[in-house]
Amino acid sequence: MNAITRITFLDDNGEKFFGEGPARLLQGVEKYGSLRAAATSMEMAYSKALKLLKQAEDALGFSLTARTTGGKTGGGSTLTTEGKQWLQQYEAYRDACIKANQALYRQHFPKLG
Amino acid sequence: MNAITRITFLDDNGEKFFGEGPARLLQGVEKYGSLRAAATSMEMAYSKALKLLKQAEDALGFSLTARTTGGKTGGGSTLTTEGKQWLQQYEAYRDACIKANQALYRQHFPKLG
DNA sequence: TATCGTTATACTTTCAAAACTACAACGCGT
DNA sequence: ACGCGTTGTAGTTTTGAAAGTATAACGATA
Repeated sequence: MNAITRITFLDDNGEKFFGEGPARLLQGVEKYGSLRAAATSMEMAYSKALKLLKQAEDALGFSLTARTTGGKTGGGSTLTTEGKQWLQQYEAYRDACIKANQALYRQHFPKLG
Repeated sequence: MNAITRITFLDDNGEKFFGEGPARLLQGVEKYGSLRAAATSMEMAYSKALKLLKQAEDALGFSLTARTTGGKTGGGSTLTTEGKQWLQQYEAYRDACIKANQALYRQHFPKLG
């Protein structure tokens, strides 16, 4: 038995707009240079991926990705500078929470793992 | 904007078996002395409530509730001693995590709320 | 023994999120 | 001008979790 922590960001209306799914998506964009490839790699529908991204960008008020169409490669997507910063901030905060909560777990459930 | 923390307990097969839903259910049983009333009060189908409870009890290896049928009141459900203890442990751990993560939030996102 | 409201079981229905599909627009290179 | 593979949009279909339904068993009480 063990316990896991999930971090979710809410906008001012209490709507979820960022969490592990969008974060993985951004990591994929960084890796593949393509939103479609990022979505496919995590078995997410492209239409959902785009929706998530738009919601997140809408809530944050700035662009996480720069998406272009056309060109010899057909186009692609990259993280903006702000997108990279946001992703790093999220990962750092998430990791800090997970680490803190694991320590608390050992305190509250000493006899278990 | 703000961030929330959700704590979920997993069994040895990685299956979720306890979180905020089951916890509220136990609180309801404590309050109403009835699983059905507890489920209804949180707009959860009784069939789901019973399923959640069984899964949790199965994963933990002990009974959280004592459920009886018959009698003048038709029966009812109460928390076992172990059930009360588990609920208290869960709540204490959850609250500690939330508090710690809020502190971390202020550190990682100082310019926001 | 009849009543009551619960627990318990098994099944059907509902619903919303997610996947899927189809197609237009884009723009660089050939 | 045409092909390519992407982004973007709009719609349909799938799917699985949750709700809902029906019914049996229970047992103290009147």
